[in-house]
Amino acid sequence: MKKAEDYSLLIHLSPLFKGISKEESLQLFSCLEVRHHSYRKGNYVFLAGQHTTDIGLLYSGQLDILQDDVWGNRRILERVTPGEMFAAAFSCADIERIPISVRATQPSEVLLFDYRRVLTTCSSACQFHTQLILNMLELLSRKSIAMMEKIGNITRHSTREKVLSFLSQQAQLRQTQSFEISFNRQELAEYLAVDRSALSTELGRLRDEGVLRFSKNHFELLS
Amino acid sequence: MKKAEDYSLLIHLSPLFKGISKEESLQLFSCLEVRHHSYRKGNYVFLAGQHTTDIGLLYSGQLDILQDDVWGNRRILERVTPGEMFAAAFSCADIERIPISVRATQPSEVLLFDYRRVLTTCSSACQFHTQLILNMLELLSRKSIAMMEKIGNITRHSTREKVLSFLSQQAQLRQTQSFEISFNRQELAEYLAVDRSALSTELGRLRDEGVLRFSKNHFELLS
DNA sequence: AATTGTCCGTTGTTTTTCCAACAAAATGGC
DNA sequence: GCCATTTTGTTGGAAAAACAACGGACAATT
Repeated sequence: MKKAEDYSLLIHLSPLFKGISKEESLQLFSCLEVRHHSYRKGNYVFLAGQHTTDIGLLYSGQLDILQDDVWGNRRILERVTPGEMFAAAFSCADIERIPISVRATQPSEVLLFDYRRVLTTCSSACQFHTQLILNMLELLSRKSIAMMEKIGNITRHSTREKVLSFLSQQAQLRQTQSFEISFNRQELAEYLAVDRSALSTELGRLRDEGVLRFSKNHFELLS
Repeated sequence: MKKAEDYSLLIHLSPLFKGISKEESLQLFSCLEVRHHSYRKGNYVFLAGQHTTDIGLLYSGQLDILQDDVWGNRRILERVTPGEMFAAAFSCADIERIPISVRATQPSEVLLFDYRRVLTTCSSACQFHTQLILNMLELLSRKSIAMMEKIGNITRHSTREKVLSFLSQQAQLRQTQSFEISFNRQELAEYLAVDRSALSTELGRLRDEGVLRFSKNHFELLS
């Protein structure tokens, strides 16, 4: 088990600790009773069906949020990178059994703490508690908005509409018509819930029509 | 402008005030500086592009959360019914311009209050502030989870998979194989992003195969 | 009883997507 | 450089969905 002092990197990295100084966070760590866990590649942080009141914070490595349907198909809902919070929504919603699993895709170090410790102001009345709650609300809200935008992208009938919706959203997000996306073709196809080859075909068609230019992960929208 | 006393119905109705007594909520209302607004059918509570730090609470009537894309197509993201909170994610995420509009589909009465007043514990140090924050977190989280499940339903390739995914999710939610859904066919088709007639056809096919029974909004899954 | 409007199912045609297989291009060691 | 692997583009046939149009059932209204 590491000491709180060792997590100074995380404190700078994670938006969860925005506005909280290194000194304050030391107190915060003990106040929240943060626990440290290590996972090997393939091991599970949480299993679907279990109960938890914990919020997770990834220190190093990589995690996948997995959703299993009734027929046993598995889907990657989200990929967690260091500094990111995860599983907060399930704990805060106070549900009995979580509908997702969290698995380490790389050797990972994870911090866990009870969400009730976040919400109950501690006896020492640390001021940064309020800041932490504010940060948590902000992160949860941002995830919510991102999902909303994803729904906006995939709730379309044709591949063409989906890909154009996604690309114009990216352009608006980055305030430029020329940008890189973080997906490769296969991942983009999965994100938009279309066939990869159909996506390639449609991209080629849009290029031929002069709607856009692209090479690899770089895209450029032409008015 | 109504007085706080008049909102006792809302206080019972809305999960936002869970665990807060009528007496406490009177104090809370003034503490939050709650404002009351009325909207005619078709009028807007919020317009896409504007900035706000307000959280809304629908007292009576009905609101639609609308999303416009670059081509001017409009889509209903969500339908708000009395007692429900809305627009919280946008305020909490502290974004400059909200990506959605909120429109009254019926004559509606709405309460608005600044989210910063929720998060900053007031000078009178009312205890129910903590409860309110907890409730808000819970509601936001539940919406997040609902969206996650919607994404699970529509990120499928075939109409059959979409409708089965949706129905088995409903069954699991209500803990019974026999239940009513809140959508009519057209709305369900929009929710699943498929053609209405294709949906009807697929439902008929599933009925013929003995997978399920249905009439109007009542569905029954057969093992 | 007639009318209007809404919701739902059905059918046939057109269009699009999926699928499988392959080729070209890029990538990453060694 | 060279080979193995991954990623991307392309194509043709099979399958599925969208689309449009119609008719029946039902409820509310006159």
